[in-house]
Amino acid sequence: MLKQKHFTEFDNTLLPWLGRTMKLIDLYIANHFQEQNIDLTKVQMIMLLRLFVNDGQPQNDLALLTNRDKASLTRLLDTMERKGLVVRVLSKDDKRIKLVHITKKGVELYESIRPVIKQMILKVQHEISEKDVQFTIKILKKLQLNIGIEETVAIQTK
Amino acid sequence: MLKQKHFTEFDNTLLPWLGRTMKLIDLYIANHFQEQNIDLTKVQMIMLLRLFVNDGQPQNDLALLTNRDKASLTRLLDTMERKGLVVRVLSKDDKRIKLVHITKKGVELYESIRPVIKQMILKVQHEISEKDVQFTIKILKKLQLNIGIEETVAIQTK
DNA sequence: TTCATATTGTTGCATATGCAATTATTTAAT
DNA sequence: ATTAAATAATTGCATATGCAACAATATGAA
Repeated sequence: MLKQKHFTEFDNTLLPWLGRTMKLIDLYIANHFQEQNIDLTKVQMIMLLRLFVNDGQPQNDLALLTNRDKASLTRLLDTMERKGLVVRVLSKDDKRIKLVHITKKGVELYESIRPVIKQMILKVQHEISEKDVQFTIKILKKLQLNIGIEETVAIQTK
Repeated sequence: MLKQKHFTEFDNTLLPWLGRTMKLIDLYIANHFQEQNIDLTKVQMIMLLRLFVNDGQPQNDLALLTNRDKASLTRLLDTMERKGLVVRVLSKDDKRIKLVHITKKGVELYESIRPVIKQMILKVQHEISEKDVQFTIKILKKLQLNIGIEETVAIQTK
C-alpha cells in the first residue's frame, strides 16, 4: 500500500483509525460477498439478521435500532422486498405502521450466509484474544456513550 | 430509547460494535459541523487534512491513501474544486496525472476548523486513558492486517 | 366531538460510494 | 518504430444515506 510522506496531527487518536478500519471492513465484506456470489449488501445483511432474531418490527423501530434515517430504510426495504427477502404488513392496531417480516426466502438466505459471516469474523479477529476483543468492545461502548447517544440495550432472552 | 428483544449470535464480536460506533461518529461529525456552520463533509475534511500535510498529490495516490475508489475521488474533488478549496494541475512529467493542490482558501478553512476537530476528538475520547487509546489503536491495526491477509481463511476455519 | 399536534412512512433533492466501460497517455515488448 | 499492455482520470449506472416536505393516521386537550 501507498506510504504517506507526512503524518497528520490526529494520527494517534481513535477517530482516524476507526474510520480507516471500518472502511476496510466494509470493502472486505462487499468483496467477500461478491466472491461467494452472495447478492447482499452489508446493510441488507444487518437488516436480515435483525429480523431473523426479532421478526415483524415497525420500520421506525428498525431505523432507530440501526441508527438509520427512516427514508433510507424505506428504500432499503424496497430493494429487499423486490428481492423477496422481506414483506411489509400494515399493522391492524395502527394503520400508520408497517410491520416488516422476513420471508421464507429471507430466512433461507440468512441461514446460508451464516457460516460466511462467522468466517469473516474469525478472519477479522484472528489472533486477537477473547479478552482483548471484549476490552475493545468496552472501549467502543464508552465511545458511544461519549458521543451522547444512548446505546441500545439488548435483553438476553436465553 | 428502543430496546432490542433479542441478541444476535454476533453481538459479542467486534464487527457489529465497530459498525455501530462508526455510524454514530459519522452522524456526530456531520451534526457538529452543521451546528458550527462548517460547510464540509467528513471525507472533505480528511482530504483537506491530507493535502495540508502533503500538498500536490496525484488523485490516484489520494484514492489509495484513503481506500477510496478513483471515481469517488473524482467527484469529491469536483465538489471541493467548485468550493475553491483545491485545484487540479496537470503534471508536466506525465500528462495522465493531475496533481491536487490545496488553495489558500482551503488552508484557511482547515486552520479554522482545526480546533473543532480537536474538540470532537476530546469529546469522543473523554475519560479514556491515553494508554487505552493506544491499545485500541493497536487492536485496530491488527484488524487491518488481518483483513489484508489473503487465503488464510481455510486454515483458520479448520 | 373537534381541532391542533405528533407519529409513520414516502418522495424529492443532495452527497457519497463502487464497479465497469471509456479516453488519453505512457511503458514495454517485439 | 510499432503495437500491445498498463495506468490515470472521467462518466454512466446502481445502491446507500440524510434532511426536509408531505400525506395519512392517531392522540390529546378543549
